[in-house]
Formats: sequence, structure tokens, C-alpha cells
Amino acid sequence: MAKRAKPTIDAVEILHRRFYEGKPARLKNLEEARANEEIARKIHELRTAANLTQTQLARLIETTASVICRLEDADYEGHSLAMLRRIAGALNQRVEIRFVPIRRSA
Amino acid sequence: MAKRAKPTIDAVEILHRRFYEGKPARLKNLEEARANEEIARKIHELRTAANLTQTQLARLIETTASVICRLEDADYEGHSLAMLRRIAGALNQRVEIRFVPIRRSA
DNA sequence: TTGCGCTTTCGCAACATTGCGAATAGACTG
DNA sequence: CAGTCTATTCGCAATGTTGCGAAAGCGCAA
Repeated sequence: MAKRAKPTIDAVEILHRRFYEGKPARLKNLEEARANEEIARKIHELRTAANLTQTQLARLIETTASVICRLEDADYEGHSLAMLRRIAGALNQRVEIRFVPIRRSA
Repeated sequence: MAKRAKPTIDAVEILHRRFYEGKPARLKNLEEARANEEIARKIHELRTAANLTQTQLARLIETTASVICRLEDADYEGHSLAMLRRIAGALNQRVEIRFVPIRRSA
């Protein structure tokens, strides 16, 4: 994921401006999507860091590999506290939840 | 909730030693219960800080007061990310989730 | 090529959370 | 006391998440 140096045109930025800027509803969805993606990535990270396959982690929390796979899918929108806690517990972690203020951009 | 100064016997501590110490399963439940309680309290805090009644907050996230009441009940165990996000959104906050390592006590 | 381990996708039943109204309780005011 | 506002509890239908097996994809080594 190397950063390109000063592209003449940044397509991502253009798309952002076109579709998201100044559109709260869309921005909200975008943020949620990013949050879910981050959770998925984090689960994957924790699992691989612990040197476990999906099947092995699945056994630890008494479910199946397909469930773990679903959780690691960046497009999955059904993350629940209950499941995050089960995974955290199996990996000697705990889930910390915080509400942090959002700064309203102009 | 003033702290009592050096009680001769601390009942809470005694109970803790008797029922929880060195019993991982019970400790886990205890931790979960505390986490839920904390979430409930946090929601209550955010709502009152924003000067809203349960009914008002309920309208903001398009539900009813009884639902908010349930969320603020310390004994409620069904907290979900989806709901936490809705509330956070209505109050200009976002939900941050982190996995933090647990230190194994001896 | 085959075989093996790991991951991904699909469908549906089972279980958990939310939606919501109605009834009750508590605090406060007039 | 009645009247009002707020919070709480209950039950059940509607929606959402999880459980789980089966099948298929992928990478890699023999």
C-alpha cells in the first residue's frame, strides 16, 4: 500500500468529492463501512498474530470456520459485541468501548 | 458513593475473595457484567449530558422510550454495536472499539 | 496432474435483539 | 388530592445475528 507521490489527479479524492462531500447520510454510511472493515481487519490480525487458522480459532470459541470467515470479511455489517467478546476472550484480550466526540467539519 | 475510611472488615472484598478469586469462569462473567453496566451508565451519562429525556433520545434514533430504558438498565446483557452506534450518532459521537491485552494474574 | 490445508461462499434453521404499545410507579407541582 | 412528566416493566411480533454443513476456490508441494 505505498503512497503515490503527488499524483497529477487523485481519483480517490475526486470520487470522494463527487459522492460524499457535504452529504451527511452518505458520510455516515462511509464511516460505518470503514469501522466494520477495521474490525474485520483487527480480528484477522489478532488471529494470525496468535498463529491460528480460522478453524482453530473457531474451535476456541465453539463455532465453525465459516463464521470466522464471515467476521473477517470487510463487507460484513453484522458485527456484535457478543461475538467480539468471545473472540477477545479466546485470545486473552478484552473489548474496550468508548464514545468519542465527533468534530463537525465545516 | 463516598468511600468509607478503613473499615475494619470490607464485606465486598470478603465476598470477592470467597466467590471470585481464582475462578476464571466466574471472573469472566463478572467482567462481562461490569462491562455491560458501564455501557448502560455511559449511555445514561451521554443522554443526560445532552439534556434529553429518554423519549427525546428515542425520537432521535427512531425508537421508543422503553428501548432506551432497557439500554440504560445495568442488568441488560443485550447491548449491540448497531444500537450503540445509533445512539452515538444521534449525540455526535462515534463508537470506538479496541482489543486490549489482558494481563494474566498469577 | 492429484492431494492437502486453508479460506470463502451459500442457504436455512435457531437464537438474540429490537420495535412498540400498554400498564405501572415515582417525583414534582398546583 | 389530581395532573403532568419521566422512567420502568412486560409481552410478543419483527428483524437481525449466529450455527453449521456442503461445495468450491486457492496456493503449494509431490
